[in-house]
Amino acid sequence: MNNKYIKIYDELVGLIQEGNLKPNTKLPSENELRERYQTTRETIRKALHLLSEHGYIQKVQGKGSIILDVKKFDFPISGLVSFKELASKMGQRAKTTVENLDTITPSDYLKEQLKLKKAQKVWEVIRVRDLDGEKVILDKDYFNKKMIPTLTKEVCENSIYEYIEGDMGLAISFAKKEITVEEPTEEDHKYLHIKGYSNIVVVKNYVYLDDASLFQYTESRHRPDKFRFVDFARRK
Amino acid sequence: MNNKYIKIYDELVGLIQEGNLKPNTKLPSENELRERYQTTRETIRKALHLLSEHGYIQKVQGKGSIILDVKKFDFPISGLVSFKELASKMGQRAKTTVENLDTITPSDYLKEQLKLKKAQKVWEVIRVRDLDGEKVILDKDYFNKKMIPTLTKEVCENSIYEYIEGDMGLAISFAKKEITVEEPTEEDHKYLHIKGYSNIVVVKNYVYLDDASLFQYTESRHRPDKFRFVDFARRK
DNA sequence: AAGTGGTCTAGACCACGCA
DNA sequence: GCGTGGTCTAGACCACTTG
Repeated sequence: MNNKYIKIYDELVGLIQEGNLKPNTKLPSENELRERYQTTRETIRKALHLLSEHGYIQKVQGKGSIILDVKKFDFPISGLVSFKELASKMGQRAKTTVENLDTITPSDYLKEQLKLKKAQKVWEVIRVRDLDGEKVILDKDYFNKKMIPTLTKEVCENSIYEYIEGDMGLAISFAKKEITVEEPTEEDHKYLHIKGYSNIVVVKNYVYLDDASLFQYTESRHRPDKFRFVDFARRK
Repeated sequence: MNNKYIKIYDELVGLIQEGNLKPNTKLPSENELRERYQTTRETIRKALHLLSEHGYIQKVQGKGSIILDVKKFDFPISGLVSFKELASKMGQRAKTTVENLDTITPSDYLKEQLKLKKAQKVWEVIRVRDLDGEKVILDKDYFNKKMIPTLTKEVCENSIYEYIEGDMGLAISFAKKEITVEEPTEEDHKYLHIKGYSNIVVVKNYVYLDDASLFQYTESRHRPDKFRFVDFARRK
């Protein structure tokens, strides 16, 4: 990025994460930062606004910007993170298997979820996530074939997001997420090590691109003992 | 509020919610809005930034700001919403019972959660949430007594947040939330209608004030069939 | 009174989408 | 080429905290 405020944000995040700026101390004042980065206060404030939104600092009028204690979460499904990004934080303990990759004629339910009009085909990707040798997450992804013409097993084993954002140049922008708890289906039993659990945590994700077009519906089904969701929220 | 950009934000939200601005159409351009509200573009942009953060619009460079389809969620535990605010959306179907209200000497676990140093007393509030006549949520709240000297049953039956923000003038600012699934404890069985369910959804909340001080730890225990979490997230 | 963050103005230039 | 949103500047005044 060439954006000054992004650079300043990145640099400050780095300083916080490496402990050069410590939690419960204060950031340099906006005027000091303005001086240091040779820019204007509004630009500094854009960077600080990002820090605040992401939970790194709390701004207090008249006092300054307090650095928060962000213990980096070990398993955040929060926000928009792909399993690949997650897995890299977990080292060699995570693995992905592609169980199915096909174009299908969508059911009525899927048509509604993906807001499809006509008889458009969709990609169905079924993947199982392996944690410490146990199959604990079942991911079912559906894409409009119009938007993603080709998809290979290799891409699905790696990261679909990487393919879409990197290779195809599309920009994933926001998502609506819903978490509920359901009873395991036959499919869950087929693909997962359910053990004795009588519930499955279902995370439904509606993913949108930059231009506000819906392009993916995902159902992520987690064995309850391996499910954890962490979130940071500001009061509106 | 006297802030121009908040007023503009509120007005635009109103227009969207009342359907005067329709989903999948575009907002007037920033220049048009600047003209209409007799202000500068940066101020308009602050208002639009808020709309974007809250999921009302999607900005697309070169095109405009697309209004998103915000079907108002029927049961959002998302963000920071108190049960009282929720209940008002659900009409007469929701009820709260205060099962216990006391000051206690915190356990080691609680001391760690609330980051207490010495032998400070804490409030313990245990409440049961009733939905359609079934006891489905168990809320356990803990406050530092230093920060909240007095607390009454009436306040707890109504809304603790309202009391704290309205009557005491403290400002709740942000929270860290964690969702996991556990086995029901004896306490869950005691207070809730668990039926045959063998899991409980546990939402742990760490709530902070304006000045970045932690002042509340809450454990909200939901019967799985009545649990639903909806979230809107932007990619970072 | 001095220093902090919060808001607002008036203007500039750039990047992108579209006809 | 025009209109859109994205970034940045230079400066002003206000609200709040602290000594």
